[in-house]
Amino acid sequence: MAEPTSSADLPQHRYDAALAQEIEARWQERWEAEGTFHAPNPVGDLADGFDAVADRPKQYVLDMFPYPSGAGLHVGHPLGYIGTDVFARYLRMTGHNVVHTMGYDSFGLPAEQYALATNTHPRVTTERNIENMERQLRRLGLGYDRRRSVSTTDEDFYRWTQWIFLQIFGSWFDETAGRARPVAELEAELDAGTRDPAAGTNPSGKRWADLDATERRHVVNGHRLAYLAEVPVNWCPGLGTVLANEEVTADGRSERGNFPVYRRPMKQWMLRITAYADRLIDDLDLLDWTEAIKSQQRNWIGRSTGADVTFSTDAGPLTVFTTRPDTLFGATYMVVAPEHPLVGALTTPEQQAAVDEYVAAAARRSDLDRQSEGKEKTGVFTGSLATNPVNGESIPVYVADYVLMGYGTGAIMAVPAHDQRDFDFARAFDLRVVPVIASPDEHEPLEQAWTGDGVAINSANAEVSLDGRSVAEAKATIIEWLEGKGVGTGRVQYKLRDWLFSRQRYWGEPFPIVFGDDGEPQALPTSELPLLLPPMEDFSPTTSNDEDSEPEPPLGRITEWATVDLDLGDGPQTYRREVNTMPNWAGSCWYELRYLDPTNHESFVDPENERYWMGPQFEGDGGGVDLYVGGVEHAVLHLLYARFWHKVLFDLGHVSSKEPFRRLFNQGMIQAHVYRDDRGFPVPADEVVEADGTYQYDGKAVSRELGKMGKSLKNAVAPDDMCERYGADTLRLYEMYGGPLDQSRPWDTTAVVGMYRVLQRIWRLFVDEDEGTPRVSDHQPSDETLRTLHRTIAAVRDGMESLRFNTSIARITELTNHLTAAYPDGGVPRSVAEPLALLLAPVAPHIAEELWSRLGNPGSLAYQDFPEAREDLLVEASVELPVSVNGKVKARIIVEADAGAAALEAAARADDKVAALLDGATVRKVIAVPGKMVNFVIG
RNA sequence: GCCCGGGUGGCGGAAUAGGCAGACGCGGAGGACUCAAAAUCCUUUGCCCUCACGGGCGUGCGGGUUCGAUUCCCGCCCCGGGCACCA
Repeated sequence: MAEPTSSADLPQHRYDAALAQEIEARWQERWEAEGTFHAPNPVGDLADGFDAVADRPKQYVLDMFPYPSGAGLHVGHPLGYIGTDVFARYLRMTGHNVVHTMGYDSFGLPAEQYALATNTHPRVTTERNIENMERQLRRLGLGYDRRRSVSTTDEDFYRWTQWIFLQIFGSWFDETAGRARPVAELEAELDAGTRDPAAGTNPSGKRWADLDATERRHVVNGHRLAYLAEVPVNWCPGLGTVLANEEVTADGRSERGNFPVYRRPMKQWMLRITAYADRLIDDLDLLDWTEAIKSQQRNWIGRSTGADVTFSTDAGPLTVFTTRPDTLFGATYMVVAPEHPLVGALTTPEQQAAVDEYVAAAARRSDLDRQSEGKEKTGVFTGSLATNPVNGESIPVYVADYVLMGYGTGAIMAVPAHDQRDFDFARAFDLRVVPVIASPDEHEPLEQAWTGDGVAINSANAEVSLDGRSVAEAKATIIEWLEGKGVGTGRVQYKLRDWLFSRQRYWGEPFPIVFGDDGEPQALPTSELPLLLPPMEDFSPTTSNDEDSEPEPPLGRITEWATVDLDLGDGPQTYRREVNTMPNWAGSCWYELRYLDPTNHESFVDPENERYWMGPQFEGDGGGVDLYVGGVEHAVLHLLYARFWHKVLFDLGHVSSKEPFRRLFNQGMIQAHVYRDDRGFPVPADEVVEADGTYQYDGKAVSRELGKMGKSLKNAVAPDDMCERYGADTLRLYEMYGGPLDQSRPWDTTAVVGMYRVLQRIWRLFVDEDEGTPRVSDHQPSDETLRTLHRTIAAVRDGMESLRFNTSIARITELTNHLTAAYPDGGVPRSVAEPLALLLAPVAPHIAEELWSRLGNPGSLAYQDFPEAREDLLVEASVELPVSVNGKVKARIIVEADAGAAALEAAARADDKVAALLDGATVRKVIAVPGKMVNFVIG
């Protein structure tokens, strides 16, 4: 493909790459100088000019902010950014007060790893990377309110991240109220004796009034939404840090870096996200998100409703969780996980050796191994029997690794007739299978478990009978009976675990927490915020490939920082600082709130500004950002965490919105061809040539597949290059033209020229290429041109509203082609040219501004009214309609647009071709739909 | 295995309260301009048969409903993504 050139024999005023770049740079400077995209707040530092827009509807349009990568942007990155910019520009032109900006998620592993790789301090690399990305984004003409831009590593930003953490630390979840409340209220209720410590928070078991100060602190700490706990965590020696469940892949490796992850008990900071499990599921109903993302969140939270049932054994009561209490009469054996605390007590002397060996073998194998060995059922009989509470039957208790300690109670009742896993195990160990749900499967013995619906059978004792009842009825009946007997209780179980929130890395927010002599964590006073991340020369984490290594937070190496003298109300003391840091998700949990009030020094956001931009808009609305665009990869990470933090802030009265992101839109990916040589290594994509349907690099054939775009695959295309070859407007147009925003599309550099030509044609309608003089006229447009214009306006608006910018661009192109043909010698009426420039403005803002100004309009068009279609021009006087015979189109007729059925039929019969076909045939039926078609059924 | 998406020309994609399939762009072919090329512009381009006129076939596959199905219903196939021994 040849480069566009601007050699001397070309028209002096053609819209070429050089001219495009000149126009773009000029308008970008002007937008910035004039503060074109500044959106006023109701109150505070950014309130200037609010009165003028106070009566407009507001819109908050947001992108998932990037982490400042050192690699720079490729053309895939800005797809979503361009999309939101187009939409935001359209909203401004349709009378909205629009807030739209961009920031940087600059703490965390990726930034730190880049710094380590380049042997530079992350502060330096982060700032350098941000600068480069800003430059690249600025060149695309994205209309941001730059006053609002924040980076999560700004001291003034993470000061408030720490403040919000203290809010979380300072609250507990009141189960009765179903919401978080300040810990001070908990203490007051404990003091007043109106509340007892929650289960598991008071190890001494003494009355609150009898506890000493340290014991009380321990009890209260056990209630907090942020708490320290010794629990099995994901230890990743390769990264030198622990990770959240959400950061570990299904095959037990770190999402970042692909290092092995080991389950190990460690004392770490946890956030009590499980308290919000129900609300995180139920409030999905408030959100305009795709079903795909909602179901991923539901799946991750994993709510299942069932019952705890207690079986008696010689080793004591054994409690199981089941979602099918209706099948209790079919329980023929039990299984406990190898890690279950009762394993030892249940094991009889004869079975001791076999059980020990099995448990030891299970312990040696990681979760990964257990899974990779497929679903072959293994296990060992403990020698003990348990008594089924519903029928008194004695059933054997096994140890087997298909039961996981981490879910439910780590023990199950096995109903092989109605659970496939239990069925498989029963087959392997020759255990009884007792059907208790009628199934259509008549095989005897059963071939597989029946897990479908049906009525209960064989399910009665002296006091209760489930027989004949449906699954749902039987569940309710048996739970009631179990509860009455005190051997079971209805319960809801979740897969979601609390969020492991501490990391043993340097580049993150320090915890505003200190420890006194009693070892209990205490909050740093908010007056001490921000607690700055101390500078370090050697900030590298302690990594290893030893599973048994210990986490060593880098901040612990700065002894002068790790202790501090404070007076927290008990007189001056020396305290030990928390030396872990927060995970990279912390900043992104609330950045959308800071954009709204970035310079506020009194609070993280003024409530009035939050209410205006994010508050509920109608009855039953949960509020939130009006449009949030980002990749689907954050379905259960950022999007779940941010919802959780937002709900805590809502409960504490800091925000008026229940949800942070009302509407979520997942943009697709830009894919690119990857070319590989015969060894499978990628070769530079831009040096591959196509010949006779095969692809060659350096004279040798290479394979081609569609994949991600990136440096490692040698197929990255930089937006800077496209701006130089065609200009930013062409790039924007091309990216938006590839298809609906939520769809992935392959990048094709050769196709970019199509949009370049469209812009050149539009330019030529306005400007004489040779002289640079205006070509528009003051003539009246023809009726046809006027109708074409208004049909275009209606269609462009439609595409904008539905985020299908590709259709808007297609219709603008159609209008352009029409005008080129209708006015071959120039003279497009100004009354058509002006709306055309405005229609173009959201997608190609620079050239649109330039044309608008060349039409003699002063100032930017950013707030001009978007053209409106005149209804009367959308209906045609006459229309061409198809006439079909037996469903096959045979002719076309032109009739009045409002012609009735009878007139249609008459016109169709009058057509020569139709008449010939109908001649001599029996017309059985005539369907004439006004405005649509006519069909003759003959035969 | 379960849950979400999605299958339309050589390519990206338009069009569905059921009514002219393939808008618009790329690519291909032909032409204008040029000494020549590039750039730009114009014409043409779903597939098959035919010199042509014209005809046949076409929205993953097989059925169904209907005057009429890319669109609605039933049953499959394929591709992409997520979850997965979660009791």
